Amino acid sequence: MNIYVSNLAFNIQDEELKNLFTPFGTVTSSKVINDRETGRSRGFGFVEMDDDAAAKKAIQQLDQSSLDGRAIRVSEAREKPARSNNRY
DNA sequence: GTTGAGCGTT
Repeated sequence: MNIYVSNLAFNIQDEELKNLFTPFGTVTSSKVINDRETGRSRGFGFVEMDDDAAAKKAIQQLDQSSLDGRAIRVSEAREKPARSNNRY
């Protein structure tokens, strides 16, 4: 499941998200979106977990939780248009 | 040494 994490501190990195979601389940991939031009952090990122149940549980546990002094917002990420193994 | 609504560079 793809998880959208926002309201992050500017010093948070992708490894921070991985360390935050790892105890809840297996983190397949974690990435914090930084500014592509300036390279500075944008304050939000995405976390992908193998177990969707653990992901939902992690969302409920980590949403509005205090991280680096700021309450982060965790929710399910939107689905990007993918034409892989999906059937209409 | 800066800032603060949002859904990503593959």
